[in-house]
Amino acid sequence: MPLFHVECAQRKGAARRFAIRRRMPEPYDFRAVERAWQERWSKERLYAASSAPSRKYYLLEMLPYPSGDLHVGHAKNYTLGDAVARMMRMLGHDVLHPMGWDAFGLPAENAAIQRGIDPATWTKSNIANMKRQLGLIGTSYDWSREITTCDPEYYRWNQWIFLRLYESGLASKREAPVNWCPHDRTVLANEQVVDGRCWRCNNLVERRNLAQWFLRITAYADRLLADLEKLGGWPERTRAMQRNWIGRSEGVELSFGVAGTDARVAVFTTRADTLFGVTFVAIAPEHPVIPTLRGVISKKNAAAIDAFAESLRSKSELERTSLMEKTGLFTGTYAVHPLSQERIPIWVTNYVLAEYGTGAVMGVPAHDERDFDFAHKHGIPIAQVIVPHDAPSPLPPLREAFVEDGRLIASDDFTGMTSARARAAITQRLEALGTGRPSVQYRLRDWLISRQRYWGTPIPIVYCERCGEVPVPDDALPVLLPANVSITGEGAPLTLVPEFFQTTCPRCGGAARRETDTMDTFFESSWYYLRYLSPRDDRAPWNADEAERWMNVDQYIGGAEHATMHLLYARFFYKFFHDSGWVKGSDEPFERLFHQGFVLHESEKMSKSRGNVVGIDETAETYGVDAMRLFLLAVTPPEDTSDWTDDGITGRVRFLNRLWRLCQRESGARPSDGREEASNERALVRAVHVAAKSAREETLSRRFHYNVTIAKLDELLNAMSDVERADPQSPALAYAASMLPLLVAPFAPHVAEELWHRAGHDTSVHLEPYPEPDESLIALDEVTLVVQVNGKIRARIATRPGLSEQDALDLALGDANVLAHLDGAQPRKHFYVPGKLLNLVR
RNA sequence: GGGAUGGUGGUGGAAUCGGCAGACACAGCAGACUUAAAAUCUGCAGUCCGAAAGGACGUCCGGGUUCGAGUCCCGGCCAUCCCA
Repeated sequence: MPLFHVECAQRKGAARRFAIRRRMPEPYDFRAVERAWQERWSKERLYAASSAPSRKYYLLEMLPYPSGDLHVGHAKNYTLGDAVARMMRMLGHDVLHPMGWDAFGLPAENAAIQRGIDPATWTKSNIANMKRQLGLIGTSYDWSREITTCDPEYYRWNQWIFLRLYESGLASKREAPVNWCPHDRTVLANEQVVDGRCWRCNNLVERRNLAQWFLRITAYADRLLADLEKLGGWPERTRAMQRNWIGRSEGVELSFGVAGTDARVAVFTTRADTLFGVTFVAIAPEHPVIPTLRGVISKKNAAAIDAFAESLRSKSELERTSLMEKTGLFTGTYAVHPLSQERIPIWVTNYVLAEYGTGAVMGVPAHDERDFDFAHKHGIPIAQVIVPHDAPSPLPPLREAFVEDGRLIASDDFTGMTSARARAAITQRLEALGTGRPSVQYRLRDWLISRQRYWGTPIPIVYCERCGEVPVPDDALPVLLPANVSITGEGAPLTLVPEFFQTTCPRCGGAARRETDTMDTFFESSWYYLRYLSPRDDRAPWNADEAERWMNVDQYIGGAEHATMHLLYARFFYKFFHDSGWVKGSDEPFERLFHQGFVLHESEKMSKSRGNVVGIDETAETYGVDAMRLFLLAVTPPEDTSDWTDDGITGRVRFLNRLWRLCQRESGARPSDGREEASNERALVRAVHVAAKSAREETLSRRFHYNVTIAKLDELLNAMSDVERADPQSPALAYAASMLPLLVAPFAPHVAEELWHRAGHDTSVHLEPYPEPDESLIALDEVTLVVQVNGKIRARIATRPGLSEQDALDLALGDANVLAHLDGAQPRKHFYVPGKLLNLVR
């Protein structure tokens, strides 16, 4: 039922209430209105997506981690998504707007350790609270499609996808030095190490050699890079970050012989032109050639190398490559230059990493900064082989590495060539000799998904003494995560649960042990957008027909912090699905991407430790949800960082109160037909259409600058006040009042619905079409002609629109100030922007 | 060092195509209403000169293109993010 008689704020006394009522209509009681409509919308399932969309629009917001409480920063993201969803619905699209929970992960486990709460219980109560809060801020999700990634019915399909990756050779277990966080006691993917520290707890990451599960995302490196070009609907910033992250470099892989052995040491370089400047070869202390070197070096050298390797064993990549001083040790043996056949000393160093590239680099001190430092420190010769094109003669001694391209010197028969030409020629020569070939190297590493954690998807593999590594068959899925596991923070929890890991081999029936690692939670967020399409399907992770109907995601909204991890993994998965024939059409999942900005408070990020969190519940109680939504949309363009201020939101509270009063006025006037006589009435009708046009264009252009639209709505209210003062019975006023609920519906859905029903409508305003802007009503009937003399404004003349060039000229030359600045002369030239501007050039 | 994005009043921002810089809002000031305050309503408001009319300057700095530049080009400075 419509809320026809909302009581005003109960706190105030009855006498006061009557006094207010006599003077003006009831004040806007946002608390009662907002609560009542939220209940009714949810009962009527207003926002369920169509089962047979004709103009589909898949709008997706990144699924949140259920951390407990939403603050106004989260609300900014969801308010934007909701405004877009509501606009698109009112513009006649079949909108799919689902929501779910990225429910596995560390914080639940940490809560278990610190407070003894079961991770499942903790997660579920957080989800319940956050779902309530999403309802509180008036969002229009289709909750019938809700997914929760820690439900067996969801993670079962994680395991299913893992098995398909396994069969394709894209998932495999191997021993490798990995990033180990000593605080969280787990390994981290490369993407989760930020400046050498754990992305969650900020502790320095160590290196350990462990057998771990990897996904071979590197097999897709070239396509992930090349297809960034297809993503025109993505911010350039994000594409650039992915380009950097994938880090393609073209060069040569070549090898040096090792004197006195048959061994060869391979190196990769993008600077083959500097090959004659090589004065040492640097290898990682873990390099596989070292055992071979033992045969030709002294016992003392061998022992020194072992000690050096031992000292670096647990040092992180960051420490070795950046924090520590560059150190090294001459092995006592020599490499043989592939072209000059010279003997080049082989050094073991801390700054070359075994798992990067080939684990060895050619040292060219004259043309590489790191090599220069290293050579300088260890008395290694520096041989300059590239000079600038304008190099003086004789050459001054090098004070620092010359890293740019130039012309070759002292390089055998390549001397005199430019760097670019020499790179090609030297590569060709190496290829002919069989000691090198063109090669492309990527910075991207394989994605490490093993976690020694409880609260994640169990990896569906068992280890059988007889059969070895055996995948769990599809019909035995899901491998359930056991309940009631004691979580102490010591070691991997599942290794302490024999009921879980003791099993039988699916192949031979013999005794076997389950994998006790769980998956990185980015696994489930790499494909969840497909699960929304058929969330209860128990035969497949998603229904192919539904995928064909709804994919791709038309608009994805989420934070820029996911530019490399989530967004790269999701692209990788989708390409795999596409290659497997499970999805059709484009092999990119997200057509358009929008990063909303942060909300700061007191110029700092909101955090519990700073004590500056602005919660949703308090804000809804104090100012109301519509005011909060309007503020978040109005304060900045959505992609910018905004600052939460109590002053700022009072402007939106005022807006709602004015809106309420202006639409609730008792006036006998019938709404006009938009053809008004008085100029302030025409201006008011115009303001209605300008606002409608702005909302429509901000949505369809995908710029989403609703801050501008809301400014137009402010102007509309100002225009209403103007007319009201002149003629409270104006039909134009009644017209504007009838349009406003429709205009504000996507932004302030509650007040819009209440006003709509009070105006006598029975159905929801949110199912109505958005007002169609009429250009003829937007056109001005009086325009200002700006007259410039030599580009400086000398007059503004009010005139009719559609003025001809000659009329404009006549008008301008009748203006005293214009004539004064022309100083008696006739303009030599003039430029006319019809109806706007005339520039006279003397 | 490389890449991306940005820099406009006291503040957030507007100007979407090269054509009136500062819409709209916050904060401020003045007035109306009120015993008073709050709320509300009305008005003022880039800087400088001027009584005013009007003029000069003005979108980080310096150049350039153009009849005309916040917008395009070149160089620099600063900020944020990503990669080294």
